[in-house]
Amino acid sequence: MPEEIIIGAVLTQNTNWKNVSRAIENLKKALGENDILRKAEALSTEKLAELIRPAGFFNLKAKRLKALLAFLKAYDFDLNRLKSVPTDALRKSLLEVKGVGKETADSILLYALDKPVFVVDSYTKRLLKRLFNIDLQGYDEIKNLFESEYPPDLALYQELHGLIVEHAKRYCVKRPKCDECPLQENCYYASQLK
DNA sequence: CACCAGGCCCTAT
DNA sequence: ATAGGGCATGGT
Repeated sequence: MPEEIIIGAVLTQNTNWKNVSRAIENLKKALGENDILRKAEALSTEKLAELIRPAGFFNLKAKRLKALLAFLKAYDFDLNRLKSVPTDALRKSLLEVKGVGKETADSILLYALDKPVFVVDSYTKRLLKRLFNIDLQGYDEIKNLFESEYPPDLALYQELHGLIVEHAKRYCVKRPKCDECPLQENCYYASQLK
């Protein structure tokens, strides 16, 4: 559900998905399934904060969510209208919303608005560092690296990001499980362990 | 008990 | 420019 993804993109900032889904359940229970963006925007920041409490940082995120919803209101919460905006311009607009940074913006673009942009997250950075010893600090530097290597295909970018997260989560944890990792033969970090 | 989780903004050097 | 602090819940 694209609407839930937009909300979830803000709620998941530095937070695990399990807590986020609880928060979203609260919202759905309180507001119903349809037109959730419009209804959420109409709530007070305090009420919103109460509902999203399980997601953590709830006061902060309530403000950020409200700011994003106010932006969407200018499009009458019509995601098809948003999609008709050129990707670059849309990304810029999203980044002007207070509380929406690059990862949040790109997650919305890729998973809610069907734009083939590469999403960089902490897992991506960790994987690049572990696997190839590539230590890029700049977000856009990493994004451009992937986008220059892969054709702009929506399904490809969605799957690629998903696979990166899945792999990094499973194997590139704090205490790396390199011995179980299917990529260990090609991994810089694993080779350093011995 | 300590540490972590799919960031972002603000402030102080 | 960039490092550091704050934001907060729930799981391991």
